[in-house]
Amino acid sequence: MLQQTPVVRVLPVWHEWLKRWPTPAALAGEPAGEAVRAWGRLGYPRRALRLHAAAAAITQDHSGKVPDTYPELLALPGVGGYTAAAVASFAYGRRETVVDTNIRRVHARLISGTALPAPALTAAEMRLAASLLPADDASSVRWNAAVMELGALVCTARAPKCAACPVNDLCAWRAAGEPPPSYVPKGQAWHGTDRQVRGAVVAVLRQAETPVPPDMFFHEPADLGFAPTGIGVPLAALHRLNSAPEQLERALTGLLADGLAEMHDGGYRLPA
DNA sequence: CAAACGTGGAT
DNA sequence: TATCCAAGTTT
Repeated sequence: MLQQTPVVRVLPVWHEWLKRWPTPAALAGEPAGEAVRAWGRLGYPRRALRLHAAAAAITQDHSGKVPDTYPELLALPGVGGYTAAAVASFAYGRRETVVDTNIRRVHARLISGTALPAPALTAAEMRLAASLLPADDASSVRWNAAVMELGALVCTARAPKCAACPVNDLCAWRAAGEPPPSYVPKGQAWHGTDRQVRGAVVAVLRQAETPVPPDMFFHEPADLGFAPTGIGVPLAALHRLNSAPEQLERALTGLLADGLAEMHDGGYRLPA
């Protein structure tokens, strides 16, 4: 849930999930579509699908217990290098090199003297992080948490609180006079994109109690006699985007291909 | 390896 | 109002 998503937005959903599904087996025992529904508006709903798949793998291959080693974690759906290291470190106290966006930024400034880390995680960054990690298990866990928190709370992306930084006298970026970034991060376009349409379609499927016929995506909800309540709300939002039919088509086929939707009785629904 | 993949609070 | 960007992963 925390992948690319602020922790304050995750917390309420996370609590609901743990109340409803206290164990991996409990989650795996329900359809994947329920996971997507309970995901709500956290974004990147494929993560819900993968979390459900990970729960199934943990149930089947690990006796229902989340594995405690990096390679086993890495093998789970939706778990990449960062998440595998974070779980092994923070949940199990293992010595693993955790590198998230916060840690990358701290290292870029404090050690490398640049305003921003590289656009994508590099091997050099991993080597640097590994070289900084304390040797014993307990210290390594504390180090991972400390550097991550420093980045999240003090050495922030937008307006770093250098005056409040406990290591500002060691900062290479500060010593260099806080040089500006060497590149401009390219922001992701949103309005009018396939992603926006896809998100609106998933919002419809999340609300729907029965399979949604293609017509409902391709025609005005008002023309189909839908009141502006229930599924009419996300449906109206989708149509307000005024997307081209082929764009809608791409979204629907993409969702089918990704397993976020399936066809049933001639309509689209979340995987049941 | 670049590109795709959501969402909403903050600035 | 527009842009930024957040505990990344997969193809």
